[in-house]
Amino acid sequence: MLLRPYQAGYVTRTLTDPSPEAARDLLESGLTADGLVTAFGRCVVDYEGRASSTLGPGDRHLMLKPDGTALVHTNAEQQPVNWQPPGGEHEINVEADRLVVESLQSSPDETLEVIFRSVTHAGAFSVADEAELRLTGTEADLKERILRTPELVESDFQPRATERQTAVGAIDIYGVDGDGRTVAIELKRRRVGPDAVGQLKRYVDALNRELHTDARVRGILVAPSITDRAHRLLAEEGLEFVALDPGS
Amino acid sequence: MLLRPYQAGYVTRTLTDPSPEAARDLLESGLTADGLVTAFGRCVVDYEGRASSTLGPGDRHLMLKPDGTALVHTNAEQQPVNWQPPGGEHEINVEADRLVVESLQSSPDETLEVIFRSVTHAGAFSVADEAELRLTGTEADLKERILRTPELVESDFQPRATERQTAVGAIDIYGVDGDGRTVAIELKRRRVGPDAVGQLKRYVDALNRELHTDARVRGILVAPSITDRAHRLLAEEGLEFVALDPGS
DNA sequence: AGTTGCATCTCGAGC
DNA sequence: GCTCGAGGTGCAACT
Repeated sequence: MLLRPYQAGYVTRTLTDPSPEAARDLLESGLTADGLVTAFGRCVVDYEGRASSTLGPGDRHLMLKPDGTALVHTNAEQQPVNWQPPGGEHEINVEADRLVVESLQSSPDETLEVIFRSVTHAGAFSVADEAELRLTGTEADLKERILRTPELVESDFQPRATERQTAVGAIDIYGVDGDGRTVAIELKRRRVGPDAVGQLKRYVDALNRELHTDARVRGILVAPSITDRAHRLLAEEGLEFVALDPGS
Repeated sequence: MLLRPYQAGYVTRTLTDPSPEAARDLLESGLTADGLVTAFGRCVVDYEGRASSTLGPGDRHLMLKPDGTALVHTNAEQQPVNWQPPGGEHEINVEADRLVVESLQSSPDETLEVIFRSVTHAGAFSVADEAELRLTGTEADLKERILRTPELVESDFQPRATERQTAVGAIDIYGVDGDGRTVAIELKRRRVGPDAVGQLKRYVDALNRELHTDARVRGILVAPSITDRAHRLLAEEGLEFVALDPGS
């Protein structure tokens, strides 16, 4: 079946108002060929696993990926209304003249079942995608910025380690200030709330226990901004805040 | 254009290897009719907003929703490689014979641009979906379970309030034990780590400050299970753990 | 609009 | 495999 000159990654097949069997065959062959497949129609969805859910009849878009991912989308919201994470297997069958898609996971044991009353579209898309996403403005960028220019935190700050381990987790940047006091820095790429203060507090407490020096460890939260409540909590705990963006 | 007897929510139109103009028209009309639309083909993606990203040429599946959501999927992973949250607008154009989709958001200012070199599929799906998801096994279920049967936490525990406010956030369940001591309970629907211990600690500290009674407030973490490190931290802080599932 | 915390969070890195 | 924390987290509830 040579529809057009072969070009890697350019095979697309779709069916409109397919029979359940035709839809099944297309989805199966698409997944077997390591492609992404889709179906649209009226369906019910049941999920059982880490939690349980049921979803009554409605029109939804189903996407299956060869890595076991399943996504059920309606016409609103960014998040799928139901899903299955990658790692499992898809089973596509016709039962009582209805297309039935099951996505199965083990550890944790989870099943997602989509039963179609009607299918108005089925598609199979082979994907060639070598490109990698290049993302900037992350916490890692903020870290590099500080390591490059430590005085952005405060003059005479000297980083000594990153990801320094404590009994309760790793400290983003560990160093000493101009007076030789130990400093623990927690980085956030965006505005922080009370949770980030609690996180820094945990690390500072752990360091104070582990180092058992006289001088208390300083804790500095570095982020673009901080909420009022978090700032009050921070002050109460004797911690500090420095405003800094991940950019440039 | 009456293709088949009208049935609400059953209108599906797709094109294979459409011209950029035909794809644009289909996507635009689908969105205008409050439908979900899709396109597949070789494209590059650029994002600028809370962070910045670029994605080189590759075959991807684009889904646009009438609420402004945009999702770019490859053939692996549950999460889209690029996206736009709901709330913005889509602009669909043909530039230099290429389909160009821009999804724009304000506050925060964000742009997602998908430029197709080729389009092998375009689809428009009208969606009728009245059903609501029914989900069980959530933290709310765990809360109700405890309020119904407080002795699951410990005999003679008496809940007095839920979501009781403190200066640092709300306590899931607030009550008293058999000795009349104040108890703060933090609930988690799944296995907990150090972050949950820190959260409970914050609330207990706040209560001890605010109540300034002689008797220390008890803090109990209720979850299906707890990691080793979190359990050690919990003990160090004088807090307690009770194993309990959200189920039944 | 801003804040806060849950989520079937997902994902990657480290162990 | 588990643990831990980041994420352009998304999302609802509440102020």
